[in-house]
Amino acid sequence: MHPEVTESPLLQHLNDEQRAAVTLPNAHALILAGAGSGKTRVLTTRIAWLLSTGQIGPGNVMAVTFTNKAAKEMMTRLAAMLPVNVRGMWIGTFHGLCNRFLRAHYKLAGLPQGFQILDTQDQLSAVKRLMKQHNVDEERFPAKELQWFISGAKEEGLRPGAMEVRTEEDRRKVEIFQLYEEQCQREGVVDFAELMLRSYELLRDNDPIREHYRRRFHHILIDEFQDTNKLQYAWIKMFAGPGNSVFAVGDDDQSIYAFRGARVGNMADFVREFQVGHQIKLEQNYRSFSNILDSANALIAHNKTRLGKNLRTDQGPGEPVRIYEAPTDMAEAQWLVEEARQLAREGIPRHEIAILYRSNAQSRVIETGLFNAAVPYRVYGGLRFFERAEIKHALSYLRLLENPNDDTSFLRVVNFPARGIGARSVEQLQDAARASGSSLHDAVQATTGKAGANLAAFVAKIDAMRVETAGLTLREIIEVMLQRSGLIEHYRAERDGGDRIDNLEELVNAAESFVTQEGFGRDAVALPIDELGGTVLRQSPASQGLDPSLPEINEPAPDYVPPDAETGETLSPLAAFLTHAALESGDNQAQAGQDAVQLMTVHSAKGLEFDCVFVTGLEEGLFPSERSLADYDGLEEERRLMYVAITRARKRLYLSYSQTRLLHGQTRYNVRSRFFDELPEGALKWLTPKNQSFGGSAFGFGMGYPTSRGSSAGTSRASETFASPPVPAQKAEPAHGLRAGMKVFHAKFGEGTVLTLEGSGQDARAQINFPRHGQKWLALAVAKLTPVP
DNA sequence: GGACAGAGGCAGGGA
DNA sequence: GCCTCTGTCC
Repeated sequence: MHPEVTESPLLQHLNDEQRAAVTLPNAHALILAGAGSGKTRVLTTRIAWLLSTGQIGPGNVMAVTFTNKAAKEMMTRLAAMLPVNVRGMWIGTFHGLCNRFLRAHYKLAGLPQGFQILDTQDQLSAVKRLMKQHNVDEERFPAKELQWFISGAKEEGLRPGAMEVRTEEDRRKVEIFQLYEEQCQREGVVDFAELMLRSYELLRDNDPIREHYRRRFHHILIDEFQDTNKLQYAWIKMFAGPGNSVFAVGDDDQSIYAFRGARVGNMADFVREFQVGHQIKLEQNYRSFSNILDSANALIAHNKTRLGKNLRTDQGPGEPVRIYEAPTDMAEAQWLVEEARQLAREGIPRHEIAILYRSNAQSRVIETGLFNAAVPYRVYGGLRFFERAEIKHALSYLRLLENPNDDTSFLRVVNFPARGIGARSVEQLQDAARASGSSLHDAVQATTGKAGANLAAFVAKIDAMRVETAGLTLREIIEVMLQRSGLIEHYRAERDGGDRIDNLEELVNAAESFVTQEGFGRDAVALPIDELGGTVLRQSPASQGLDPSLPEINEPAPDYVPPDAETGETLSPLAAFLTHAALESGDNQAQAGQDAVQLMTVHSAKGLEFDCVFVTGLEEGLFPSERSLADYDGLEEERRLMYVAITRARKRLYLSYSQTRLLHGQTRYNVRSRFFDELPEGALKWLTPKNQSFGGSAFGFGMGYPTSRGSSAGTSRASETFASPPVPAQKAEPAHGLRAGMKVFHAKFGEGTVLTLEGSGQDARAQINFPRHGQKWLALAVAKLTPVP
């Protein structure tokens, strides 16, 4: 390697591991990047280094992420390092890049140029509609399950014809899958999985196209490789021709999406199938103090299936990891609200305080606590902007302007706002459409009577709107649609319609910024970058060894679509905006700007970091979750999830759990999570006394906690004054006198340990672990159990 | 067509 | 306990 290369300013602030990864030779590589080890930095610097050393041009790189956020961050950082037109580069999400690819080759892919994308909601309603039409028993085949079946199959790369059919049930499911595909094709729509699968198939089956892209992308970089599914991995392989290199970055310890098809095994497969010669571990952590890091390391070491990695830091031990046991979930919430307020008083910005939980249902009690204490907070998750009902309605009208044959959209708004078209009329229309093989829109003319008149009026309204909006700007189109559709009027009449109207107006803004910021309609202009050793962005296809007959797609704006090679036809701004709305579901609700405590699930915290982190509800059955305990992989995934949670914290980490919790309307008695026993005692500080192993309060229920309100007169924080919860412990001793963690004797099963208690009175039952007979649920009114001292 | 009541179900979530 | 879906009644 040339000395001037290693002295590049790009490499100055990298450690040895990072520098080694960034400057790897042109060959396949796997980078095992631990949490907080500068993964994004390595990815972006790698691209910048390849460009600045003149090895390749911006058109020769493809970088793939899972989220829009990650893609944007990569582009922003890269733009800060080099004067390069990042928008023209192939940096994006799997689905975003597939969309771009299919728009460029829509004819070969068998799609209309303006194909629209079904989001999860649209897909579910499409499946439901199909099921109704074909009289599928919803009891036997729940629509959600079929949706899951279809997406799952596609993510395995399977079409209906390739599915294994063993039972009558299988046969029926595959049949519906087939019908669903035909329906999508007829309506010119694709779901998320279809974007991937169709791109993959085109690359697989069309040699010239595949070779074109293989010659084009010398370097393929993949972020979060541990989260790729089977189809995504196969898709990557299509691009990886001889002479190309795949640079996969991932962390097997942070694989938490197996439940939705991610195959962490892709990492090992990649190493084997690509004969990866370069594996680099990034183990230097720049985020957390060592007490936090040691806890994470100790925990994850309990997993058996790992590639092996140990994070280290140069920072000192920092503060101990604080652990708090609460008598109830309410008390837990009270405690952490108080603690968070204290942190804020000490000058920690509220947005640097995160409260994490395993499942969304847990947020309610915490929200109540924060609300009552008037602490500003922000909850992540929930409905995104483009998923809101009023926005979906508006988008449906817009889709109908673009494509009258979009039956999903037609059905969504045919009677919204209400215009006298009931279910009966719609059914008749659907029958007519099926009989004539036409879309609902086209079938309307065949209808008669009063219902027919109403339907005709609706169609006429849509068609008139299409005429009226022809030639208007995107903004004007949306404004006309909002008025003519009656949506605004409808929500104005509704009592709580104010927010919805605000959102509809926000839609106009979203469209406006889409047009201006995304630069739609303007060809992205390539910047010659002479500073980069004479690298020129735009090279003629022939000079790059590319097939000149194929569309030139070197520098598209993110949503720029190349015009049809023959007709010059291109996507309308409206169609482009609708695609954007489907691929980028937008922010979820939040009072942005307000400095607020952050509430989210552990899953959504992945990739984020905070000064102070609370991980709450650390109880057996909740975290690790009950459903994960059935299989070994499940528990390991829960442990990885816990690992992700711990490694979010920079300075201060709190872990809390509660002896009882209201879940599904029932009080559950919980044992503290087994994960506590996997943490290094030396890094911990128990704010409440540590009980005997496997949970159960050594002090008994409601004891051991001073019932006097921890006097807030003193300046000492609640947690530092030994165990003084802000509310009195609830007297919740159940009548049967059992507690989780207690040892009991059963006449048949012998001695066992109480794991979980549920219900009360006659319904009370306990889950008990008998060493000889395994775990059993026993009805306490029936089972004769005697406590063992 | 809209309001209301009762039943059933309930992880994690990006595109 | 809460939300969603469905069915019923006016």
